[in-house]
Amino acid sequence: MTKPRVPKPSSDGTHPALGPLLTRRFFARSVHEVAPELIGATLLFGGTGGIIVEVEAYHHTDPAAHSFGGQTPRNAVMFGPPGFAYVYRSYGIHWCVNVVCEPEDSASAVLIRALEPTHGLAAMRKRRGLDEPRSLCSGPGKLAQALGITIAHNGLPLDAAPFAIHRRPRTPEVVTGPRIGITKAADYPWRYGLKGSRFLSKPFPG
DNA sequence: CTCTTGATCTTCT
DNA sequence: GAAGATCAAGAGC
Repeated sequence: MTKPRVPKPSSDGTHPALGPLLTRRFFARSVHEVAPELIGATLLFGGTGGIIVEVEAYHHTDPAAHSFGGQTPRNAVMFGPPGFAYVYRSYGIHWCVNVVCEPEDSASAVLIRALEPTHGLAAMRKRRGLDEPRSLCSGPGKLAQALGITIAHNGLPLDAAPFAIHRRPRTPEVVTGPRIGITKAADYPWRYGLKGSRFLSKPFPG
């Protein structure tokens, strides 16, 4: 039993070397390939962020996907090319961030659901009004607030500032389960998580 | 610990 | 008018 490695700042305040930037080609594949490969990658936004520990895949043929019923002003970015951010308002209150995948017009995306905070902790604590690292990014609405992502960033490319997603340095153990908070197609096991992580929005069943 | 509820935007009926 | 890819606070056990 090895615990997931937790990068800590070095004495000079820097972090362990990040993998190369993920570019459009990485995202131009099935959400069911991209989603598990995002676990362990590092998402940064303007100097804040952390290791992706939980995501969910939403394919356009999936009744739970925002794009299932066709294009609307809200979901238009999903119908564009891969490698861009789709940000939407959740329950009238929160912002949630997706990465658009697959060929253009496929309208499929991966929802980023939780991060293990590693970068810009002070800024994220201030935005969240909390100190506890476990509560900073353990949910899609929480992480958007912590990183300062809003509808103003909808449609931005993921491989250019302020966004950056770095390839994971190693292949971690990934667990799967049913998605959270949906009623349609609730039995599809399209939630992916970092095994043993303490930074998930909820534990995985089993 | 679990359960319930309010907040309040976008879309669909 | 209702539901939804959510969260935090409060009540109860």
